[in-house]
Amino acid sequence: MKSFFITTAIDYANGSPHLGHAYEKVLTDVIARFRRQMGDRVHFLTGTDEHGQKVQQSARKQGVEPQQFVDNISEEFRGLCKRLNISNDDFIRTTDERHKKVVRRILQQLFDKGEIYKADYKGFYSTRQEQFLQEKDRQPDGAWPEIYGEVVEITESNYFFKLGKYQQWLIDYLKANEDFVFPRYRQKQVLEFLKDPINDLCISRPKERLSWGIPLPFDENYVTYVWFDALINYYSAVEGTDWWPASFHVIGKDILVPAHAVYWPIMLKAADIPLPKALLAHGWWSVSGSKMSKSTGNVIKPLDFADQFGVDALRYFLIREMNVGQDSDFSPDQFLVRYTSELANNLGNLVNRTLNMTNRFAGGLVPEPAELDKPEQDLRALWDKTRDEVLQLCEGFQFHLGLERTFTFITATNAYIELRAPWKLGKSTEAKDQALLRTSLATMAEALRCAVGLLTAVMPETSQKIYGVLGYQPGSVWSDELVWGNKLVGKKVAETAILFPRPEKPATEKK
RNA sequence: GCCAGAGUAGCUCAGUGGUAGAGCAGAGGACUCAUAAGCCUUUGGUCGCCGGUUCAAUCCCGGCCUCUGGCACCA
Repeated sequence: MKSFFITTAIDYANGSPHLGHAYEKVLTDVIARFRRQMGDRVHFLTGTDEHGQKVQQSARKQGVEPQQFVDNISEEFRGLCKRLNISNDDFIRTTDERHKKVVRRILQQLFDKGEIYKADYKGFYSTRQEQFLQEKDRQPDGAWPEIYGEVVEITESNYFFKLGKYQQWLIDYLKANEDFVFPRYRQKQVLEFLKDPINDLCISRPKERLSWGIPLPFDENYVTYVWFDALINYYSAVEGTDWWPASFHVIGKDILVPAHAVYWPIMLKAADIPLPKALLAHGWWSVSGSKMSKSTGNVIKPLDFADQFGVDALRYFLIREMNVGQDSDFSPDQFLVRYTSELANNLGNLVNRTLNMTNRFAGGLVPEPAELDKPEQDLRALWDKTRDEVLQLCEGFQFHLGLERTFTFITATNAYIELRAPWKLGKSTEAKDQALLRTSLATMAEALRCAVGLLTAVMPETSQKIYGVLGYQPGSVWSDELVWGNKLVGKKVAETAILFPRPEKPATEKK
């Protein structure tokens, strides 16, 4: 059995979850569910990144201890996962003892090997913002912006990790492993970045400046800063198991270069730990055409949509709309279009009319089909083709196309029903028509049951509901569910089911 | 500036060296099992601009314009 270990980036515990967080979780979840369905042994990790200056500052602002502060935020992110039906097997927090232990051990190991050294860093420091400033932070006239307050040039000793030493090795590695980063053009960007010499990485902060972090094992006057803390979560969570190396780190495109594609491989290489097999960098969501940002206030709260339309409608939209790797736009109007025309009208209505006809013309029991005629054979052939294509597309993370094909099949099922018009057959007493009626009812139910199998990873709750109203309990082997058969014959279906109710008012009018 | 991607129907996008396609929206129709849903038909495009190669280019080449993204830390 193939092992598949997949991770999301861990979220920084300094603010509430927004659409981007939700997307990354859902995308990774769909991949994880798909792999499980394909028979892989899957481990799915997510979590929160809880140290650092911003957390320390936010906690102080609220007048609480950092630990209490991150406890709250971390809880919020775990709530998001639960609400979105994320099937993660583990949730790591960088404040977990299991994590801190591994971070300190790796740091010590690299220090002993001479991969970490101490040096002076000289730069302009803002006491108000408690950070070093870059030349790019200056205004055109050379002055420092107001927000930084007093800026002084200071010298500070810190520890550095020898990144530069491994630059050529990484370039060679990426050239030899063209599929390290998905999509491919992103890997080119990494190589592009590596054309210029890279500096060694400052990995510490003096404790008096930043206390909320993991102390360096070889110098307790410092804590480790950002990357050695955050990135190692992927490894620390599974150390001692057989899950490492990870199959995929799913991340946002913003943290690909340099963090995940440069720092992380080099850190692992230096520590003699195998590299993850691949990185998957996804795009960003804009909102109604403009960049989502806290300052403009157009942050989408994903759970509002989940609350109003159901979790699966949100999951469906995120996966249907985004071509993995590229950017997409989220607008309430577009959401409503997909919700109404695809989920409610196309799928939801198919479910409901199938139940209604089965009740009206067959006493609520799915009948046995007679011999399959051309329309039935055509639909079944389309099913085989659809299934094969969709599986292929999902293997390549083309979930949006997979859903499109699946819905093409659903539309074809609706068209099949029109062709047979069971409501007309139901009025006839001739044996031939009655046989055709039974066949058409059985066919539409079976088509629906098959289609649901391809929707499960994206809409787990809806899939369960549809199976439920068909009186059906799927078996444990997913691929069997994708085979056209007579699995529903004799099943007692529900009276009615409104899976995706039409919204009363447009979402845009909702306050 | 450099690198990458993109400019095709009102909108979102697919596409091939040989008279342009889908979904949604719009229009018309037949039907009635159904969430005023579904089905059928249909309006609609100088395929960014200018040259070139070719019997023939939206698709190949050159140039230009525009947009988006990346270029050291917001998923």
